[in-house]
Amino acid sequence: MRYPADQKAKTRQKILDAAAVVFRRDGFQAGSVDKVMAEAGLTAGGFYAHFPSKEALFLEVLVTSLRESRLGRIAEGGPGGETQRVESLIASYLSLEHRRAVETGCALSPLLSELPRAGTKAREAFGEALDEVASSLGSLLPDSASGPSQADQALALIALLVGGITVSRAVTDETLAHRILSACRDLACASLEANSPK
Amino acid sequence: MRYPADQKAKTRQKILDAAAVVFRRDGFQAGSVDKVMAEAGLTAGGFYAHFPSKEALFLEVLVTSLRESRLGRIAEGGPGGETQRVESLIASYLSLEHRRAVETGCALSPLLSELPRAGTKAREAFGEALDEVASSLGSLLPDSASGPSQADQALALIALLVGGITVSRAVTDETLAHRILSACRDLACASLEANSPK
DNA sequence: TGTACATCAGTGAACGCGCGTTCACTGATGTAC
DNA sequence: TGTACATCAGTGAACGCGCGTTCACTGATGTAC
Repeated sequence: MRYPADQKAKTRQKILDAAAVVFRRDGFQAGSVDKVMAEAGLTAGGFYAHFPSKEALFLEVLVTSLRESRLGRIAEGGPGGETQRVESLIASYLSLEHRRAVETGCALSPLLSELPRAGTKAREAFGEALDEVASSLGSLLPDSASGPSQADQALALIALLVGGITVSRAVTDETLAHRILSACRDLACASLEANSPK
Repeated sequence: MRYPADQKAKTRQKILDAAAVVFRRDGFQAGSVDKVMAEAGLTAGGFYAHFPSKEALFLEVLVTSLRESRLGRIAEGGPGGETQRVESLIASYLSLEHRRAVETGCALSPLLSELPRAGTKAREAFGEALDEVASSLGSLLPDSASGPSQADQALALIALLVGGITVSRAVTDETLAHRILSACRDLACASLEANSPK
């Protein structure tokens, strides 16, 4: 029929958006193709017209989510000075709101400990995306001649952010969750100041 | 027959040890009862004579692993002064050796992002164990009158350690993995010094 | 000491279920004339 | 304008498989007398 050229591309995007929600909520293993397609308002059989396998979908969701996250886009600009923008990222990332918003929050946290068991392709693609994100986030961090490079500082900051939000989500007690988040915020911000040139 | 009273207890322990390995390697969802029992040299059917459900096994493995880990036992003693012992914990936790030793290393990392999706009982028990471990690790940290309490500092340190080792395991490139680990070590040690009373 | 019996840890087949993936088909959308 | 035809995105049933859990059974280990 010569379909409208973008019809299929739109459906593909709908599947990607649905997968972003389902994988965050249920993880990669428990986030089945059925659940993803149902979330997209489709049936399971049609999936393979858009992706060769479940793992290919995972790879794409993971990399896109990371690059398009606040973590990945912070260097593009925003209100306030550089340090101020990083501090506001830390505050919002390590907040009780973000802890609650699993399905729309950072994808790294819900998928983190499944990643080491994922296929080589997914891990390689993740490594490259992480490297880029760290470089771009690093450009906003203080440049201390003595300590680690800005990109390396960013890697440690990312590990702290992801570790903090995930541990806080692992406990039921909201008071304890708040202590975890706020201790991580203190540690993250203290490291910003410590590395600032006077 | 009046069996030797400890025969069953020994088998139970064998299952727990096997589960500790399998859950670390495959995670909770993919670490099936079959795999655990095979690792213990037994068949699947016998499992339910020892545990009421897979989740009950998970809960026990999780809590025991955390309490008996180096993280949980560090306050009991060891060579060197308090700060020195914490620094050596940081160095060995965030090492390439630990990154490699998934099956015998810290259980928190491979199970971390499955925990928020676990049952309430498991998360409550984990919260209590984490609280204890943080208190005991905190007793070795510098007591800065101004900043967060020692236990809270310990919570942030744990988040950084777990986040760092898990992110490093998520990438294939060993050079990048080393950068991640070493940046996290720097951040962790810097926070020790920053909080030390001159 | 020797034999009949009771106990019960562990076996292995079976259950209902959801998984990732395949594929013959449907039916709406367009083109050709 | 109207009709016959080609295209192909999406459907839904089916596949083989592994899951957590159940349960009738086995056979080694002990006791009773």
